[in-house]
Amino acid sequence: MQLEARARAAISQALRRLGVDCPADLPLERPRPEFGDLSTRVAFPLSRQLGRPPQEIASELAAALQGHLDFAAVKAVGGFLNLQFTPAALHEVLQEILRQGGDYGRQDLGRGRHLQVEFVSSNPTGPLTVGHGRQAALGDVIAALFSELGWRVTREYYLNDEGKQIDLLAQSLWARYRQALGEEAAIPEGGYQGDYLIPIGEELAQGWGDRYPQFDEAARVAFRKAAVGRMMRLIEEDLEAFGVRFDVWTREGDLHRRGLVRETLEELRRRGATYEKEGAVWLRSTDYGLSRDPVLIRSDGTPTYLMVDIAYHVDKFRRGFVKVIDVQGADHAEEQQQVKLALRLLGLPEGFLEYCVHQFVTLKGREGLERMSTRAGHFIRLGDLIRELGRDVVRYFMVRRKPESHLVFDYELAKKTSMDNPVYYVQYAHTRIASIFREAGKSATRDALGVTGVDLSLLTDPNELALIKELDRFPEVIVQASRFAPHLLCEYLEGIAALFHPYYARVRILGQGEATPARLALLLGVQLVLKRGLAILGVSAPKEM
RNA sequence: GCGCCCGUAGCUCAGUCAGGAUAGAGCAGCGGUUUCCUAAACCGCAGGCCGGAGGUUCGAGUCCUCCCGGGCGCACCA
Repeated sequence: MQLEARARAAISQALRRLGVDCPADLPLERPRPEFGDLSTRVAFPLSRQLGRPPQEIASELAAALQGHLDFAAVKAVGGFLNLQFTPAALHEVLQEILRQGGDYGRQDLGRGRHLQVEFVSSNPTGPLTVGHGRQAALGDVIAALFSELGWRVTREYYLNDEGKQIDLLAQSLWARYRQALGEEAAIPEGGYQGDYLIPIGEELAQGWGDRYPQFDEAARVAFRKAAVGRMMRLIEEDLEAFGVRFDVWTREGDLHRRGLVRETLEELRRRGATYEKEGAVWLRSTDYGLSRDPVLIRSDGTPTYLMVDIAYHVDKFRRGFVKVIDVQGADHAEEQQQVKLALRLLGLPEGFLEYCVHQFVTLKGREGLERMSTRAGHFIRLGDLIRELGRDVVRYFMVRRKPESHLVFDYELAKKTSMDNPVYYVQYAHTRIASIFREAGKSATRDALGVTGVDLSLLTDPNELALIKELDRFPEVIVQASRFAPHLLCEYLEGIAALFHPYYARVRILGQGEATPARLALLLGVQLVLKRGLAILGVSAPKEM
């Protein structure tokens, strides 16, 4: 980022000499190393504007930049302008990174505005599965990225504790309870078959005895309450193990009690967005290009999930969030269209709600590969996976692919503790640096002393300079990753580690006289970025392993 | 049938939003080196009609159209 700023300043000055204003979006990219550190193709658009060939313009720019203190080489090749920075410029960049220390990477794009990330929001009908794990990791990391960018972030879980699915769950649990009492009770059709209800049924049988011989109204109420309570405890345990914390839990029941659903429906009606047919209330979605009109209010007068969801988002807006991000699975695509449309018709600002949609997870190399279904009881619990592989590995693997791609979770690779495993590859880099600093501290001398006032000009190794250039990208990577692309942060950290490990193997740090403090300063910068990056991912940065 | 997403090296994937210079990485494969401040290495080689066909452009993995293949959805479930 510092490098881009320097290049932009220099190029803009050179452009002025040619009598051209610097475009606001001056194209700058990091080309293949043999072309230099930064490259601009600004001569191509200018060629049209000035009616001259790109190469001619690029050459003139290069001439204007000759002798600039920041650049060791300025070349015009085929219309591209390639810049190579001097080591001195890079040393200044490192100096500034070290000055910023723990704040490096933090930016104020959010300006303290309120943002909400809603994720997981799994119905309390069973434990979290591997699929929820992807969502939990994604939501948590996106939240962390946005707080890094200066937003005030609320992590929220929407708890759907009403409705037919909960009734089915209650009845399924009741069946397990009767079974525990020695009866032949069947799980209801479409009910929850999973083993996880068995121990709970047994426990209830012990506590309640024969109090609920029939699944009547009293039983329904009691078993709903028991089931939701127990399921939430399971979910909370797994979230805790995964290191995910929510600031706010919103229950569907609360929205009803506050009259929000009625109110939102009225507003939609008033704006002519609804109509009645067959005793139900429908949203006029097809008028706006969607493929079907969904029901908002059933003919029995109860609101559908969609209706409640719309009301919920209106509530989010009233609560003062400037932006709301919902992390959801690809199976909710249609619902998302409908909610967005409804919010538009209600006059909420465009772009208030954004969905981070992710595809599903398949687990490769472990028992239980088949398609997961909570209802059928075929699934792998997130908690089990965390216990087997550790929180760090599971979190990292879950965000390592872009959300819209199907994720194949490679269990064999995840199990490895060698550096083949990308998580360890990154963590070991941090650990190795920590160990060097430990050693430096032991050997007394001035090696371990502070890095301010260190002569960085002794950093001349290509690997050292490459590391600095890479460290410079960190703030920009955070911005890119925040656009629902946390995998870019993983890729970046792996890149840093891939520069560091060979360097470490080849170049000795301690006991190298004047070079030692300079190298320690560089390692401090590398460690800083690794630590901050891992922290955003919610992955530990161990000092020893 | 309609809608959304995906199709890049043997495998898992970056790169597609903002079109640019010989398409990148990891794993697996092959060949070397090393055990040092260190947690379990380092270096190199090989591997690709970027699903297919058209089009736009000086230039397409990237944009447009069509087709093929895979996933998901198309409920008065959530």
